[in-house]
Amino acid sequence: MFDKITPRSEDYSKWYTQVIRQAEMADYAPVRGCMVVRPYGYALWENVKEQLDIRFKATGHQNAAFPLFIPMSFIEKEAEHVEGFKPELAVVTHGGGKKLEEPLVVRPTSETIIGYMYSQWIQSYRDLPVLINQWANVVRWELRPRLFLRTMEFFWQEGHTAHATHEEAEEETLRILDIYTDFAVNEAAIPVIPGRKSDSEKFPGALTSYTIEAMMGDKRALQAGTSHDLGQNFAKVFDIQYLDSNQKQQHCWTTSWGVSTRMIGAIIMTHGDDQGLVLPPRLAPTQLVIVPIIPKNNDEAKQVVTQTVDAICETLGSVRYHVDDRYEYSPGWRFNEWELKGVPLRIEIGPRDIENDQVVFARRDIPGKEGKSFVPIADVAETAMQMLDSIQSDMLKRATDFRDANTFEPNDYEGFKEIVENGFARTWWCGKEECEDKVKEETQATIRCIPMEQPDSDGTCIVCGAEAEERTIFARAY
RNA sequence: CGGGGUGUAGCGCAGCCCGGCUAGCGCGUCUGCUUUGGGAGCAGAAGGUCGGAGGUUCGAAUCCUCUCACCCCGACCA
Repeated sequence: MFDKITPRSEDYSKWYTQVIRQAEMADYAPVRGCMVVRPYGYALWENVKEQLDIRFKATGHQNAAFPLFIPMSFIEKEAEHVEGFKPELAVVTHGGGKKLEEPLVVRPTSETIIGYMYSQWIQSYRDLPVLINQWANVVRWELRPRLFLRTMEFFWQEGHTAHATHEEAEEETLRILDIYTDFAVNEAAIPVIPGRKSDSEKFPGALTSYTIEAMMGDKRALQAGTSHDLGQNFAKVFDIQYLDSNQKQQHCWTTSWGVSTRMIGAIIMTHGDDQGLVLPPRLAPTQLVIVPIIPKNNDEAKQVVTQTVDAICETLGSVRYHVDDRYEYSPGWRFNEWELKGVPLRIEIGPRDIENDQVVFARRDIPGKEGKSFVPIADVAETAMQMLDSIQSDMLKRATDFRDANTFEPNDYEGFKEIVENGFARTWWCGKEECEDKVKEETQATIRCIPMEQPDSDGTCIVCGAEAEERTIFARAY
């Protein structure tokens, strides 16, 4: 079970899978392409959910639940939407032993069925905006699944809103992009680049798609969340209309946005090292693990250790801690186990420490002796809280430095090709799809996003040399 | 769907090319004793329709035919 983990440099995707399975985050299900999220992985997901949910509620959104099944005809209403999703639909053709009149699609996303309901609910400008989110599972028949990053069934939240004007819908789309960015940076310690998708990469049926893009430990890009301005596309095909204050019928402007369990994959690949997971303290299911070390056949020493541990626990307040008193496992074994699981902070406490009225702190983000320090027993709680804070901010800094150190601005197309082999290329693009296609064909890299933050100057397209107004991020992506 | 690969104990594998006694090994599990400051040691034990079906043969994990499943690489994708 505790085989050595393959180093990242040797085989990154092997490392990724091994870490997930050995840390008991998830396991393969007996159905191809599906995974089982195990309690430890789910606990992390619950913390992700909680932090996002707080932000949604704070901006006026409410949760609701829509059906898992969607009539096939709904999916077919919006032309681009069908084209985008048709190849990956799971379709129910039989129910109760009989062939269905109309096949039901297991939702791949819920714009259509929610749009249909909105058309029933919305009559007047006074009904707007409608701001609803759902936490749900969806199914997409993926050809090449990968734990957390791309599974046939995955868990996510999907927000769906309807507004009176395009301006309001755009505002909403960007507000959510800000929420996603704030969550990724401040909770997950993942430095993301918020930006706009190119037309070829946008959501099927959207006017404009926005994204947060992150760099993983192998320097490939991962789309960690998306927010779409759907314009009136879905409102028109589902008749989502309202009467405005001038007594004129108007189509609504809708948005949709989502973050999925892929975020877990992003956390793993942003922070993990060759010992296993490294979880950001703010999201870690267990923030602090205490490993008591006791000599055998010495009840007195054992009692002193356990009493001291108990006393320390009383002072820990809101810290999410766990005492690992599985004495049948050696201390070294337990250290390794918690490192594999990415617990941010570990306290080791044995008779030798108690003699000196101290404990050993070990930071997960700084492996080996470097990350160890002695702390007086009286200061444990305060030090633990400070250290969790600094681990959180150091993790963000380390990930930001890594990304910046692997982001380059090419001088010419040859240089560009080299860069996207192994990092992000930040460069100018004229906006023509043929340049985008050429890059994809020759390098497998795609436009990850056109960052919201743009320099004042203009430039020339890295591919064709034409004048370009927007600087974009190109990279190979998951 | 194209290319490659794997199914043998809970997990990871060897054995197959070249058929032959009771199908092995490592990890894990169970029991006992000794151990506990970086993945403990010794001794003992349990655990198998060799993915499935059919065939060849005195004899099949091994050869043949069919079949199922999964994994990896590509096209699609949050």
